[in-house]
Amino acid sequence: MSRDANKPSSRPRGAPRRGEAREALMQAALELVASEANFSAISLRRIARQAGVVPTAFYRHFEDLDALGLTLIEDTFRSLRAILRDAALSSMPLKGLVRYSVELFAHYVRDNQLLFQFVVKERFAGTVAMREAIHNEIVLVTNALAADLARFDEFSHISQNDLRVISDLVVNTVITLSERILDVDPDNAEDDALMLRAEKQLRLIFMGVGRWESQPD
Amino acid sequence: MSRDANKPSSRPRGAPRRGEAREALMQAALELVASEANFSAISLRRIARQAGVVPTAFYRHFEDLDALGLTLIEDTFRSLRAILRDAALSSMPLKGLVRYSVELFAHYVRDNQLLFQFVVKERFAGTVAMREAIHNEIVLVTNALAADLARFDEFSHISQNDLRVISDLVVNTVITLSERILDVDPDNAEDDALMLRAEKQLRLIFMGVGRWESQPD
DNA sequence: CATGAATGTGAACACGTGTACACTTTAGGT
DNA sequence: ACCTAAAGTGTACACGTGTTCACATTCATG
Repeated sequence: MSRDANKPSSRPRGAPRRGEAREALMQAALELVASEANFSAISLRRIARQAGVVPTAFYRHFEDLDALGLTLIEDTFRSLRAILRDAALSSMPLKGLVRYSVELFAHYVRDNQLLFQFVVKERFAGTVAMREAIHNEIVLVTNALAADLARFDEFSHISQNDLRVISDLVVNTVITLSERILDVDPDNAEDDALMLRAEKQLRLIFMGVGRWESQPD
Repeated sequence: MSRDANKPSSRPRGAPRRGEAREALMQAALELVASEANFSAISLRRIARQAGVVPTAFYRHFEDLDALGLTLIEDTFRSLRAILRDAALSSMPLKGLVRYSVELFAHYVRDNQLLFQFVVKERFAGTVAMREAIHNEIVLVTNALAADLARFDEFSHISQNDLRVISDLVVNTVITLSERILDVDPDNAEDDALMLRAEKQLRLIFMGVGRWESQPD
């Protein structure tokens, strides 16, 4: 949520509460995408209507629909990166890390349901620009994870390359978890089972790491 | 490809070459989805135009767009199940199985690029009906894999439940591989790297299995 | 051959769409 | 208090849309 101005100093000139309608448009897009198939299935006019704004007002805030979508994606990952940074996973023992991480992440996905639903849908079905944006962000997360893992003794025998391969597998597993959490009825207790499954899968992966032997690069 | 009549005996009455335009429509839809964002972004009229058919003719073959989509999904998985059945993975030693399976699958995805691209895009961005159809098919594949794995000695100490958890992880990894193969330039040699990565990830998982201890159910 | 169902066709409809344009209102910096 | 750029509004246009209907064609089967 907390939509602060991107760069408080860059406010061009007049710029009153440069937001208001902009926020409304973004929120409207999220709501519509959540209740329809995906972003390309909803029109500029419908978004404006849902936001309680006249269609032409849209152009005051976004170049076109694509720009809106890209903004939503940016927002999602900006906020996600903040969470992951603050979590400071690397200061924990590997032991409880898995359970903790899964719970943290699941919680976060739930709290930002609409944003994540949007990203999940557009990851493959979006415009080229949107797909690329999402892909790049995921790569960043994967790299960060690899760097974090490198700090653990349990990974000291793993090559740089293999660290990335492992991180990739972990990230994919977590992505799958969030896709599933979003598919489930929100007030359904069923996601405990989903979390347990993901937890098991991650533990399994880390068990494999113990026996893994990296070829020297 | 090989589109044989669903049930040769159920041909209603007259029914000349009941296909022709139907095939053209399906192919047209695949081509358009491959070159655009996704299925909901293309119109009935555009599909008809691409198929060289008048718009109204569409209704002679499909109730609506959703029906077309569901047919494409069915086709994809019917054909995929056939491949997996014929592969008879369970008659191989676990040793070379991973490399063989990955290569087989990658090949198959390449050969049916358009169909898989369609499924990947609609898995999360499609209609409820389409999403459910795809999900159910994936569950079937996962179950089949679990049953296959159960036959190996290496998995004799794994509980029924954990077998499904492991199969799920494997299937997700393979799905991710195919998503990536489709995103890559077709005549690019880069997918060798993708296959190698997936192979490593699968081997890692199987290493974990060796140390895994199932709780009794 | 004749029949009738499956298939193909073209005109027409009411409607939603993106966007351009000229205009009014708002509100912060001077 | 003024000025000015940002934000908001209503009208208008050309166009693509899904679907209907009545009619023409095809062709396996009786």
